[in-house]
Amino acid sequence: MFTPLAEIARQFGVSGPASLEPRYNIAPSQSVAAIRADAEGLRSLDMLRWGLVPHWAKDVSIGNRLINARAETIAEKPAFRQAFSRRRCLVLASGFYEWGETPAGKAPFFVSPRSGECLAFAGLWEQWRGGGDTVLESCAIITTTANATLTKVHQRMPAILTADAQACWLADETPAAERLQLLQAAPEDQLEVRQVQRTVNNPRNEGAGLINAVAVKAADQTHEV
DNA sequence: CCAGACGTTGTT
DNA sequence: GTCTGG
DNA sequence: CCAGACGTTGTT
DNA sequence: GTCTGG
Repeated sequence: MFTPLAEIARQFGVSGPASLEPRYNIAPSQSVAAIRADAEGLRSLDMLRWGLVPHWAKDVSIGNRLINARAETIAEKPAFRQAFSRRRCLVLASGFYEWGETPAGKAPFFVSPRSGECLAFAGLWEQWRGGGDTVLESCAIITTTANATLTKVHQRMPAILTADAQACWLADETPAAERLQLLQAAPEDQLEVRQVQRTVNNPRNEGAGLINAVAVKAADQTHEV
């Protein structure tokens, strides 16, 4: 069994939870690995619920809808703009699934970096206080226009950040206009796309054995964006 | 003023 | 058909 | 996104 | 909490 933490620690310069289970089929409302930076710029790795629950929410159900945020409107949308200015994060995944048309009908594809490194999606996070001492931390993944490699399959894709862009995205002092500039599609040659079994994306299927076409070696991956 | 949304994707 | 949950 | 439910009364 | 629509 894989222990991706050492690799993540090396790639992103963080320490984190004692263990990180490999995941193959993460759905909204489930935990994803994310990196945040404090006021001094010190990074930490935490598990956040995928699906943003704003601080004013009456219950968590709104998070089922706020799973993605469009880069084009993130600075204005009431549900996202505060997080955009103050609570940015990186959502980590070894790849992501996307559904596209094939001659045989709709099928899922697995998108991952050729380098085999972990991807960092641009994300936003929020803290929500429920009844009593309940504190829920959640996140949304930012989407942007698909690059040439992916557009055959899907019109949109998560905003993937290079190492330089990651630091810039997390830094408090980066101006808003510059932050928006970072949310571009990944360069063409860095991602590979492979068709995989339809068992992917059924929330009931999580085990690696169910997805023979996908050999995941790093941490978490999201399904769909 | 109060009520209700606060979001994206994809499809027609 | 449409909404909710994962 | 896809999968799966789509409902109430009453009881624990 | 804050904005939009009625």
